[in-house]
Amino acid sequence: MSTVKVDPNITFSLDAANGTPIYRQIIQQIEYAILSERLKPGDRLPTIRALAVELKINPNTIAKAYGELEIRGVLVTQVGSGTFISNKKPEAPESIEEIRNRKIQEVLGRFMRELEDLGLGKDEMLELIRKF
Amino acid sequence: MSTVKVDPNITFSLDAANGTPIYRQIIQQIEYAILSERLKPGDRLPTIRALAVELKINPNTIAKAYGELEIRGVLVTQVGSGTFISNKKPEAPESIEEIRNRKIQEVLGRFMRELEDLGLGKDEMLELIRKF
Amino acid sequence: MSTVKVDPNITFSLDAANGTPIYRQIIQQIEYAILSERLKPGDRLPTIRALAVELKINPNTIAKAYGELEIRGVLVTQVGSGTFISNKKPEAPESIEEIRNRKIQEVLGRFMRELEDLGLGKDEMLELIRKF
Amino acid sequence: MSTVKVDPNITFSLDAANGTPIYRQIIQQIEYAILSERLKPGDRLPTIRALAVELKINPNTIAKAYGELEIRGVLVTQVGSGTFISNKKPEAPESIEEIRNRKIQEVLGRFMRELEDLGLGKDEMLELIRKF
DNA sequence: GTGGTCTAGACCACC
DNA sequence: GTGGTCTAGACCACG
Repeated sequence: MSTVKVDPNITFSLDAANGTPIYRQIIQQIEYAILSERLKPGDRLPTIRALAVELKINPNTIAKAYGELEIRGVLVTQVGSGTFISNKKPEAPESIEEIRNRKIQEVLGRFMRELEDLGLGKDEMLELIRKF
Repeated sequence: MSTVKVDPNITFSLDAANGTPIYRQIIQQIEYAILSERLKPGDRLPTIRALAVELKINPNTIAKAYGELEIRGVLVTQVGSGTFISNKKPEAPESIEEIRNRKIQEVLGRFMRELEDLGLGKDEMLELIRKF
Repeated sequence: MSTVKVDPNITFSLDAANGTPIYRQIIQQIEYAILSERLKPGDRLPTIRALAVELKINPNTIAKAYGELEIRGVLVTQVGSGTFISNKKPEAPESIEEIRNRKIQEVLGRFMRELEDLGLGKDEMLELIRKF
Repeated sequence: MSTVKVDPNITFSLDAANGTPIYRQIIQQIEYAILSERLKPGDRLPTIRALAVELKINPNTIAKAYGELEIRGVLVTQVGSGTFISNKKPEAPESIEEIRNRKIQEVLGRFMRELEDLGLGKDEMLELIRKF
């Protein structure tokens, strides 16, 4: 696992041996940074090549992540100057806050199910987080 | 019995009518090549497909051999570039309890990173779990 | 320019020296086949590898086209069995017929502007098409 | 899309979100104006700066378009007085008329293939143009 | 120096 | 066999 602070506004933590494809981890972390408003419309993302060097991965992997977010309308790219957070309105009329809460519930549900599968009760979970 | 020199450093001699499964023969021959230092940490092994063609056997058989050696930490594979001799020190066998604790830490770490990415602090996490 | 009939329902005409990226030409031709109902929800597309051989291009180029259409919800893929036209409802409540008409107007507008730029009047355009 | 009449003899219609680079759109529209004889050898083009202001784009973009046309011998610039349509003979012994006809065939071919892909027959195409 | 396109070829996961 | 992920490295287009 490597954690790299690329920018005041976004830190990438990648884990190649995680099962989740690297490009999906990048997509998720950009999306979460937008949902928590650390990244705002118009903000510039790190360049593909700079990020590839920082994260020690192939530039094409980052291009794939940026590319998917561009198709989804989350990012816009201007060749020659960089990649930016889009200010496009989403088609679904769900607010950032609503999406964020939905994501939090998803993460929480997955977490509790996995720890229950490993035989932990709620008290032990609370204890673990307190000590983390 | 067929003997095939695949590489300057390793020669495979397989005998299908031997009783010993082919994938075991491959494993043994790689291990012995390492013990005798004909293969050293960082050396690249032949690709699964190339070796399958050379040895005239099914690629899955080689994949099984490589896979087992990877589980044991003898080999590491880097998707996209090949399979290499690991430089990892052999580990002491891990107890069930140790494995469980490691899994718990993994789940916990991923959970906390994701919620942090979504802008939550530790107190909010504890509160969420309490209310769950 | 190469034209390849891949399937009873779709024919690809690619022109590498066209300026338009190959993967975009593929995307457009799949979209148009759907809009004109030669391809319907559930239909299976050619496999990436087979199409790559037919069109004499790299499989990754086709994967990129299919991938973008999958992100947009136009295609769905089932690893191990192939890539299919999605039956997902679009978010925008525009019918296939409406989209098709819009595309026709776009193509028509571009065409007439270019031929006007080349100094043709409407009568000459009609004559050209008649003779084509 | 913006359409700007810059001069009695040439009107630019640029569309930034078109895929075609802006400098190519400019080149094409100048070439087509020459092929249709709205611009003739010796005619003066708008200055780079004036055109940049009119079209609200970066002067470098226009410089690139003019520059490429100059390399091809279509334009000549006289420092201090402006940029003009060249009277140089084209190297290929193709007449203006031949080039124009070739371009018309290209545009026509692309148009008809796209509308066929959208499921239109020749009669429908003729009808569409008539009504345009 | 920015991103975009394309090729070639590796292993992986699934049926 | 299917598609998916990743690497490596080519050349191009744009500012």
